[in-house]
Amino acid sequence: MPTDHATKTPTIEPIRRDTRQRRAVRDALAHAKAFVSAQELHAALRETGDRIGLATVYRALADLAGDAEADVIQSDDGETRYRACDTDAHHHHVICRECGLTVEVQADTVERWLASVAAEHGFVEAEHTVNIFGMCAECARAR
Amino acid sequence: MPTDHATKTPTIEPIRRDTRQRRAVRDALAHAKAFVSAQELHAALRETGDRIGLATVYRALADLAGDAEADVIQSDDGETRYRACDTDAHHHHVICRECGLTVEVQADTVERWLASVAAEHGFVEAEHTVNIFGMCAECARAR
DNA sequence: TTAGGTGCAAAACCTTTGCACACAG
DNA sequence: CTGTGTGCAAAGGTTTTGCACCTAA
Repeated sequence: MPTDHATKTPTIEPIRRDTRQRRAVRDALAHAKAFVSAQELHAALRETGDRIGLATVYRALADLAGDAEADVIQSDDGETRYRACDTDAHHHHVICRECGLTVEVQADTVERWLASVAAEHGFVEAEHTVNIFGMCAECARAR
Repeated sequence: MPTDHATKTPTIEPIRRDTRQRRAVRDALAHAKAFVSAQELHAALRETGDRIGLATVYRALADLAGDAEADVIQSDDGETRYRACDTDAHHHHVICRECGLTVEVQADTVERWLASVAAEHGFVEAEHTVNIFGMCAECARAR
């Protein structure tokens, strides 16, 4: 039995309205193959002619993350970046430092190791973050 | 001069002066058992009567991190937190969500998995970050 | 002597919030 | 209708920077 993260859904799902802005953010995120920041997403939407406020983008992304519809990562330069989850299952990321290309990966072996390490040290309710950064094949070739 | 990242130690170690402030930051960090932010460290130093500027703390911590003398982590609330490395060897962390207690851990098995996953997807020059968050035995007991 | 370090305040950034108004349900 | 969502600008928080002065080497 793997560690339960949000095992029992609080049943009380927040009611979200289906607005044009919300759809735009969701779509833009779905089409991004890399982790993007709120500012970047906002700029991208504006370029396509979408009229949407920056605060709205922040709020929409925060909600998506809260609803587990998007993964979140803190970049080194202090930005919060989001990405639409490819899968609902627990997973990790391999991210290209150059272009941002991100691949989702999983491995029970590692999951078990992570859990056992936490237990060995007496830690309970353990969660974890695993991220692999490198240069993708294409960017490496372009060098 | 090859501009490679930090692959081969650049021999050209920056010359750092041994100042009172630098020592204070280094010491304070060494005595902290958890990851601390620049602001926290600054506040702590001031409380002990140390006269030191916030900007100086930021600069000192950035240098320590650059010299691989401190580990860095981005907290969820967007703060950059530092911790003196217990070991020079590559390692990961098990962090208590309550008190911040941090334990360094290593495991070749996982290292190999991380490397192979990156390779499988065609990524080169792969690095990674692994962090386990949980509640340490003591904090769990205190519940 | 002289280059790196320090302090302070200003500036730069990212993100959140208050509030009036718009609009989905 | 009602209450969530939106926009804008202001505010909040962290980190960086410009610049004159200090000081280790």
